[in-house]
Amino acid sequence: MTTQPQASASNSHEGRPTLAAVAARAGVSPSTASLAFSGQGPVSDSTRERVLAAARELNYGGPDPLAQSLRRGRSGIVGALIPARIGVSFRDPVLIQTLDGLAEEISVIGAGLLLMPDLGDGVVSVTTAPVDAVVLVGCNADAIETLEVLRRRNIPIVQIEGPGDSGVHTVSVDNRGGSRLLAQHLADLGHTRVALVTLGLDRNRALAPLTAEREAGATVTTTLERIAGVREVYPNATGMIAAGSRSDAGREAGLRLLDVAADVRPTAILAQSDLLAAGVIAAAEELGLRVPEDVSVVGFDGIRVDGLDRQLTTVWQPAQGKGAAAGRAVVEMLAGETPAPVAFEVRFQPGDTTGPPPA
Amino acid sequence: MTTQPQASASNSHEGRPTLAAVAARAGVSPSTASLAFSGQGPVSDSTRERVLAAARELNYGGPDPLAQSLRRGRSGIVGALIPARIGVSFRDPVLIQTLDGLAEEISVIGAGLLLMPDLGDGVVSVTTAPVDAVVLVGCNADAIETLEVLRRRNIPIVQIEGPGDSGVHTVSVDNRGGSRLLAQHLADLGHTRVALVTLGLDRNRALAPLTAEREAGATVTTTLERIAGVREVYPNATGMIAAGSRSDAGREAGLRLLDVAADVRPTAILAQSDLLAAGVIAAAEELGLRVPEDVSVVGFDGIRVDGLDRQLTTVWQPAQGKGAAAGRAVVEMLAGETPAPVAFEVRFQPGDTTGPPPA
DNA sequence: GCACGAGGTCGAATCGATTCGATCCTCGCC
DNA sequence: GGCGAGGATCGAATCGATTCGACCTCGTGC
Repeated sequence: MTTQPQASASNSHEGRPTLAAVAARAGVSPSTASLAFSGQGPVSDSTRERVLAAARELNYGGPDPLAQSLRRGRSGIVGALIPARIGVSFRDPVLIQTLDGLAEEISVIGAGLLLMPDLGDGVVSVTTAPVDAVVLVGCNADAIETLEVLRRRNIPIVQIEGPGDSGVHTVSVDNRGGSRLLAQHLADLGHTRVALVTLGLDRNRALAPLTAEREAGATVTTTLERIAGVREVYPNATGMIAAGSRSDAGREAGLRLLDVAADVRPTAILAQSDLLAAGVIAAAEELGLRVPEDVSVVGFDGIRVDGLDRQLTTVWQPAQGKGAAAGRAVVEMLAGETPAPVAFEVRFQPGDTTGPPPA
Repeated sequence: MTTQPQASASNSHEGRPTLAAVAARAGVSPSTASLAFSGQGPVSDSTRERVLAAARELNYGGPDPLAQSLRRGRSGIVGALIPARIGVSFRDPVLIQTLDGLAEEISVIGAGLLLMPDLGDGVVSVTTAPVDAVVLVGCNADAIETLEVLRRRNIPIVQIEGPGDSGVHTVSVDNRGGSRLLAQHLADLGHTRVALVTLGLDRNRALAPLTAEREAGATVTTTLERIAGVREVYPNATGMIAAGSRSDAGREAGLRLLDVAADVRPTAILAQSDLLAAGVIAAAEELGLRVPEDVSVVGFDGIRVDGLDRQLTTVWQPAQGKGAAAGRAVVEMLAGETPAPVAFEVRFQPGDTTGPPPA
């Protein structure tokens, strides 16, 4: 018959006083106590005072959020489905800015952001997490299927950058148009031999040549749209799939594309992100090639690349704006409204990393 | 008397079937239906089948997480208090790795991570968020006071890097020892004129000289500890407070320290993070100074700095390990145990950015 | 002096599940 | 044929708050 101290702690809410206990001590009904705390109904000052005093005496920390959630039917939490584990996903500055905008916007209804990494194995957390809505941030198309549970639960879903035909409210940017602008810019300069350095096509993250076969199995629409934009100008353009979104990955891909004989070397490289472009520039310099005299490089995103002292030719996209738009959509949907789909434009941003092809 | 369609949607759980409804349709009691879903009790196959069929017919999406949370007294959510808004906090790779380790470790009990940016104005969300525990990730000391509510609620709190005397379970690294190692390394090389580039001392983020006055008002213990480690070797060391944690900030600070006459210029700079160090190196190169021939530079963290092709002399700290340790502590505390405090060692990592002072 | 109104308080239902103890039924064994 | 054991099912309490309608009381106006 030993006492079991850990039993008392196993439920963290062990000896915690309830609102009812506070009410009893203050000599009022639970309903009145609730009113006194929330400030919703008419409560005399003296009563409120008595209730608050009782709460203090009992060391009551305020109404239990769990109980409130159940009653209200809202948890005040929005889930953010991100494409990979935190350490990987958050290497992408665009993703971070998007989440920043999202968090900002849902904070107006007091909601917080729950990170849900989409690890391939049938998203367990989605099924059991108390979320009021879910936002897919840069997620693969296959993620949407796993969200059927949420659909059944009638939980609002918003996707940022994804297939437009999924029946899910979508916030998008003109990836295709932006890429076309960049490709056209290079075409106008006279480039004919261009190569791509793309972001991932699917969950598989490895440096690999961009083949028709791999494209066919792609699930990341952003990557595909940006490829399509380039192909409007350079129908046969191909290149390398980078192993990630960091500049290291861009550097590796750049080395593979540029470390060849001058007569087959591309005169311009279209990297699908600014970080990748920075890596490509590093690779070029490493090989003794000057940018843009020997090779032109363009990016995508319009972020300030930390440590890059060049002015990258790129297109700017409203990363934070995308997140904010998704956040507003969530808020509207939770209010019972039906938000209009949002499609952002991009802006061509000339820099000093492009020029005419070498003679 | 117009119908109000939006009223039906205002509560997202509007027409959603309950477990009781499913049970009724299957012709069993709610308790049996619950058992059938959770798989806890002995239920005959035929009954389970009938319940699941009924659920399918009613389009029932499974038990409501909110109700489950209330009953269980657990939400399955751990709050991560981060020092600033997402877009700012997540520029720090150490923070990201720490969160990564934390998320990984709490996922073993199926918990998710709720981001709670600590915006100065009395953390509202902390009070009302349904969290089972809270982890302070690189937060200011003043944040702890705002957590009194959680203390009253008996909610486990773990801090990563913070004042050790706060009565909160702490996961720490040997910031002081690591800095001392670096300083000693420089002293051994013969340096006498060294300067610091520190991380922020408080919420205020601006480039400024490190003065005794500013140090006195500091709230970020990590910064103070690293300063203290250096002072064990160089008692009068001073320098600049960087305006952030990106290499840009390090570059600015570096320019201010190095763009002076050679006879007063420091021969070595101790940056408090690898990112800052990369910026300092960039500043040196910009000024035509060679590293390490003209000036030595050390960092802190041991991360792979994206785009830096040098081998930085630094100390490595287990960023992910810190998060993981905090995660394990949370798990233990939720199980009613009392975890032992964790203090990590750091590891000196020699590189090619340090050498003897110029003659 | 009486009736009406408004402010303050209370009771009880409700949110949607989980779980303990009790009940019932069936099968097996003596 | 009767009795005990064990597996399946059910009832009802519980988690902790919110909220609607009812009720009471006091003040005011006619």
